[in-house]
Amino acid sequence: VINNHPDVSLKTYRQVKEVVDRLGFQPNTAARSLVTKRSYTLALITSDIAHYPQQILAAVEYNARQKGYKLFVNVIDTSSSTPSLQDVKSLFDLLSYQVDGVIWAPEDDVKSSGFWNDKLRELNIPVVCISAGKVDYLPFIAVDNRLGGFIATTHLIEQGYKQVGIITGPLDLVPALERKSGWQEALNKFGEMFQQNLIVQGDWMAPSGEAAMHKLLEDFPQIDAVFASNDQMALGAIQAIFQRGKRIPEDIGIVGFDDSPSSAYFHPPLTSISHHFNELGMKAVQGNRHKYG
Amino acid sequence: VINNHPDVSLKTYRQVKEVVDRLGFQPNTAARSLVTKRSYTLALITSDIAHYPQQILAAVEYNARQKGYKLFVNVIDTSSSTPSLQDVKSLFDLLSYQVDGVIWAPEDDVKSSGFWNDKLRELNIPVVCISAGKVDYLPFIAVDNRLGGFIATTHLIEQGYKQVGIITGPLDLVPALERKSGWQEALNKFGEMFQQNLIVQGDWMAPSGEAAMHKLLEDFPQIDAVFASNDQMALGAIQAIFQRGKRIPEDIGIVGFDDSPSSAYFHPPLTSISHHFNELGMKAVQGNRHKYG
DNA sequence: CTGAAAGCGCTTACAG
DNA sequence: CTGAAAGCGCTTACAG
Repeated sequence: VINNHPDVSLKTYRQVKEVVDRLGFQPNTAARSLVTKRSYTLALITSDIAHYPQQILAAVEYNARQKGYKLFVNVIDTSSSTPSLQDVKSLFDLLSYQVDGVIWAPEDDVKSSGFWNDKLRELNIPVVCISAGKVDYLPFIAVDNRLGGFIATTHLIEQGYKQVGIITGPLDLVPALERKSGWQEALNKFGEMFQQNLIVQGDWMAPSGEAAMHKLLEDFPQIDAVFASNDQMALGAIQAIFQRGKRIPEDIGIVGFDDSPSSAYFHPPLTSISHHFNELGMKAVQGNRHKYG
Repeated sequence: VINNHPDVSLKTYRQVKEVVDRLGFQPNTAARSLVTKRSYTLALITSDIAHYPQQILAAVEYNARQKGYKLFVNVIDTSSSTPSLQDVKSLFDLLSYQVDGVIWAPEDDVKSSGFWNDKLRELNIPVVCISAGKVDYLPFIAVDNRLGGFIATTHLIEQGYKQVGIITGPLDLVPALERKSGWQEALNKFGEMFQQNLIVQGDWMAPSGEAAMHKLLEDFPQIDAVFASNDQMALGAIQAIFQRGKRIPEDIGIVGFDDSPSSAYFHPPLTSISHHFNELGMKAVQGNRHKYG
């Protein structure tokens, strides 16, 4: 075979060829894992891949790969309170692959989380849960929403803003509450003069962010900054600010929160607090018991 | 064991328990696939999970699961023209799991695509490529960007807009070109009176969409609608439209294109053309030879 | 129709 | 240190 890829350096090509040749006798992992009792695979189980933060997925995949693990990705529906038979089958089916560990990454609105937590706990393989808060009886890695809210708010305060409001998520959800706590904590820490009542609740969606911002500006004309608890609501808030003829960041400062990598493309570019996803993925793969339930 | 999950119906609980019990003797897929020569796994290989359209990932996972396959997800770096040894190893390592099929989903800006296409072609397992256009010597499923552009533009024309411009992506990329072709096709089909030169190029990012929209509005004051070739640029364009005191959709109509599920949350809600992701995922899993290279 | 045996491709403990 | 043998947990073809 000749190197017919001019874009590939000869050195790399030779190395690659050597690997391929060496693996020409195609090892069979099934046979290997049959005797070693290890599969060198990890399973990422999540509840909705289309909405689950991509960065977490990417970080888990990256770290698994770095450690030499292959990654299964499997979705199970947790939105209904009754787990489906199909999902249970799907899970056990996956486990029959002798996966070496499970990374359990449910969304927050999980109704049947108790069921799945228990099921996963009964397995005799390592399980790590990536969550927004404390998880009972299961090792978990918590995305630190409180710290995020604290950092976001601190960022605004340090830029000199004096009246920092918040647009929260639905306050029956842990991440929304935690982000709000972080906001409050920052206000307390940096000055007692900050008003603590500049709060409007949203529902994570952009339109609610817009409505919330309008309300904040009406109820508290003195407001000069806002921490939007996620980027979508920040987007809506930006619209509201524009609609009222105010400028960013001269008149109103705004900080968003995580989730989408696209936030960097917002205009005006949105300062957004991001989680330490890579660290999170690394811990999940290592199965480190970061915090206990 | 008692059903201590009040949220789970007794019937479901019993069914689940039966499955668990039946699987109590824990089948071992490694042993099975050793003799059957099948692993009942599929591998999704992509170039950057954090930027790769989530819906495609979700659709592939969903359809794989429906067909009883487990899904490996593996990222390889294709952005550099020289494939890394690590990536080649990673790929062959994965194949040693005897995967039953590979779904090869590179991003458009792949520099070493030729290398990887060839490598994958040499394998004696089914490979399907999900791509933006034609792929040589490999079965592929093409996202129909041209049709998308056609539909988007038609949508605007049918709403009565008379001067439909376009903000394109980088025109050296196939998807950008195809979307533009679709736009042109629609203009031709629906009326010769449409101006064909209302074109400004962007770079997929929001700021370029904003700049492009400003330029369109300056160069062609008669413009009353625009097809933004992706949602990020549409976002930027919306900003520009607002900044000039124009209203959407009264003064200017706008349609975006695909990619993010978040586009529905834009404000004003962005009409956005989406791909038929589920169909795409299904075809990829079926290994259907939708089109040939 | 039932059940014991052979064998998939590896790893590992053990004999030489 | 080297090499043949045993065995991982299944499926399948074959003997009874």
